[in-house]
Amino acid sequence: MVRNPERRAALVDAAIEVLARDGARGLTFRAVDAAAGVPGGTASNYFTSRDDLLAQVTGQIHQRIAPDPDEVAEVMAAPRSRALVVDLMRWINRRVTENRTGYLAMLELRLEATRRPELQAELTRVMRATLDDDIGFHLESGLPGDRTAVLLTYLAMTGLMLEQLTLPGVVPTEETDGLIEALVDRTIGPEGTSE
Amino acid sequence: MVRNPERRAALVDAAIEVLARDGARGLTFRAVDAAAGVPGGTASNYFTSRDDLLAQVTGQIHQRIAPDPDEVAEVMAAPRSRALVVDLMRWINRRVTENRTGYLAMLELRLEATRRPELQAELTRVMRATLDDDIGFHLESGLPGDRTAVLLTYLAMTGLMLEQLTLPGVVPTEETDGLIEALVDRTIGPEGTSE
DNA sequence: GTTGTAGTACTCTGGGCGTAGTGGTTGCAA
DNA sequence: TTGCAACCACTACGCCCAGAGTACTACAAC
Repeated sequence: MVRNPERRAALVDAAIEVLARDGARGLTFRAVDAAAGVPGGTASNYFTSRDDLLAQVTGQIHQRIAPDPDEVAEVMAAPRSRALVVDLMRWINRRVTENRTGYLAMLELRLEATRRPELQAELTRVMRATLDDDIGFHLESGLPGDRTAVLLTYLAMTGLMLEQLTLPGVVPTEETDGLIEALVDRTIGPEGTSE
Repeated sequence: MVRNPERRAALVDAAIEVLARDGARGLTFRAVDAAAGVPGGTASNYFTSRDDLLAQVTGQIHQRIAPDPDEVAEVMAAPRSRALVVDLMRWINRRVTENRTGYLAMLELRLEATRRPELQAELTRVMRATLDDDIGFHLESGLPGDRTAVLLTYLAMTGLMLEQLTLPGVVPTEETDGLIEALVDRTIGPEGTSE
């Protein structure tokens, strides 16, 4: 078992690429080798099995999806208002299209998790933690909207993400901005009257 | 090219099964043969290619997912109120767990559509039609809530579906009923004041 | 000089695919 | 009723290729 951290990370990154481009069907050691631009057989030396590879992908992908703290700070440098929440959601939505690969790979992982209990357990752990963080962040940073509002927004944004990634023609892009605004407006409800 | 309608339908059904169980990775002619309980090589005689198979799956799957008109009528035999919308959404949600296979296969198809333009076009057509129907049905049947409300509800239900199918531990089942109620309540907003 | 990793090239294996060939069934016509 | 034709189910076979693993060489670091 060879261990060169950068190379291993590069391979995992390549695996994410392959996952997004060719799906779970295309994810083979050879494909990872090719995508990483390393000689055939290399992935065999770094991962004991496909499961092992998937596990390592799981560990790395949320770093790839996770927002840049600086960017968050930039967006959050504004008074706490509904408009800010709208900005946040639009920003998240933009990140999905800009980091299409990462989010698509995540979807593939979700589907794969359906058949691999350990993967499901690990992914659930990661996603729960992320969601809890999001809720905590929202409530503690003084943004309008209660826990339920955050959850509903999360679900709707998840749905929107799925639509945009897989069948962008169903909910037209022109509508998304308006939908996000309406989403925030309605889920936060009348009591969230900051600003 | 053999054509025996029932057998062909059985094969497509088996393909849906395989798609849900083993994912796109596991969807091969041989696996379909096995799942349908027919001799190896049969699927080869019924479908010219994997693409062809996927196309026929697309055509059949929405029939499998489509609600039974009788059931709809049963649920709709109540005064037009928010509570009825909540019932409807809960009913839809229940159908997802009861017809897990169909919805999971649908998700796999969505992912596959990412790499197959014709499949994407066809799926988009189907989903758009379904969504338009849903919107039309909602507005014409006198249920409270405008077009935006329906769209937002659709998105959130899609997100909820994805969560429940792939990572049921992230949004706990105990919360879903409450979330659905809150979803309807908030998306419909104050103007939807029937009952 | 020793150790560990990159790179090359090879073989092996299995899965999947298509199809040829066979036998059975149905429908039709004489 | 018998003979014929068309069609389809089923078995079995051979081909092919992608993927995996690994032995071997080359090299760099220490």
